Amino acid sequence: MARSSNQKRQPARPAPSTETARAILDVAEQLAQTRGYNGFSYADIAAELGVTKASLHYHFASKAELGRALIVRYQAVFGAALHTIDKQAAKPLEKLQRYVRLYDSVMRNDRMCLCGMLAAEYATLPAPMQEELKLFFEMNERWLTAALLDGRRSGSFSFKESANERARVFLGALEGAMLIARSYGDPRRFQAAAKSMLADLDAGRKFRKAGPV
Amino acid sequence: MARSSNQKRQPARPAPSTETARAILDVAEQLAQTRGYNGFSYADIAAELGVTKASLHYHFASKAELGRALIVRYQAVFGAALHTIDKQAAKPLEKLQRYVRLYDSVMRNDRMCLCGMLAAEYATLPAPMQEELKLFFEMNERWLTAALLDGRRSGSFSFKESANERARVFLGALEGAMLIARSYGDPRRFQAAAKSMLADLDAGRKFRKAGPV
DNA sequence: GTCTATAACGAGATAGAC
DNA sequence: GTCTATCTCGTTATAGAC
Repeated sequence: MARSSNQKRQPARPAPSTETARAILDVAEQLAQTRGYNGFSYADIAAELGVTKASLHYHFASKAELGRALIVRYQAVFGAALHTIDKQAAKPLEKLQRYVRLYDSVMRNDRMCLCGMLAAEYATLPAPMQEELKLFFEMNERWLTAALLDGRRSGSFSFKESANERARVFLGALEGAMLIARSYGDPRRFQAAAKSMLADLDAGRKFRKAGPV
Repeated sequence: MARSSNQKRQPARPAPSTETARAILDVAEQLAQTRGYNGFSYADIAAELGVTKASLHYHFASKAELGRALIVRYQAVFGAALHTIDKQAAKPLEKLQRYVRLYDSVMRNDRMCLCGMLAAEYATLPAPMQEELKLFFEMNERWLTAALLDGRRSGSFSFKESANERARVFLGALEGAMLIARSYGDPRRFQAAAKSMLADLDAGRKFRKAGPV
């Protein structure tokens, strides 16, 4: 949508990112997030888009390539969202709340985090997908670590482990909560878990055990 | 091993649980825990056991049936372990520590919790497996809820949500930590996360912020 | 209870016409 | 860029001999 404004002519080469490629990725992403990488096929995508399997191979020669593109795009979108949070949110608590909301909106679409899903299938994934997957988690860890450090420095968060360890716990807890909530088709399970994880960070929690009495 | 002591004769019927069936389940379980339900086939099991695919079908007519048997047995074994903990451990903290150790031993075998794995594939599972899966989580939730209530009553645990909500957070955090730790082939990631979750329950944490100074 | 053989289907992938 | 047609392989599952 952005990017195709100035050079309408000369598509020249198949190129990485056409309109059709985007549509394919959209469908594949939805399938991967609900059924897993091993749970969908080119036939599923083709049926949804009303094209043939062969034409999908024009855009993504192999399923491994498609899978890799899926993670790369997902990480880019997620990374942009984190950047937006950094620009718009000042307070660490607000940052984490908005971070949680990213996951929550995924859940509300009856999906699982793409990378949480793929993590389960890790052993069966092509090597390039495995590598991209780890990069996604590392990006999340880095961002969370920074937000947690910020919060502890400013006195709003309290935790005993290193910020990096806490970031891992936090990320894992969100992924696990999504995983299980999805089995019950109940996003509120995720929301409640996220709320608890945020509350555990609250540095002021010990001073207002039952509210201002 | 236990159970076959008194009636060596009259196998009579294919019966549910023969020695071979157990061997099949063992292999299938390992595969399901590492590759997922959609990530292994009868051919994999047959190759590992040195038999043919056809003979597997004698014991488990369909893969759905095998999958269901997998969860049923897993839950039975897990449930027995929880019962053992209840008998041997008095203190709530010790109970949870031993609960964590159950998961940790799974991780050390380079596996993921069977049911956490299947939860990711939930949408693609046959209905009977979906039902058994939920029963597994509910058993865990009930047991954790009881242990958490016990710990809060006796003053060793402190948390603000309901015990049931805390149980869900705890279970989800362990599953999520396993999920991600496995992508890094690093059980220590799980151990650190579990340690953090346990520490967050510690009612005495606010009184010894940096140890006895 | 295990085997051989095979059915029936779906997967990922390619060749080549349009 | 999309199509038809086809290939090859792996999948679950069954029939029937031993």
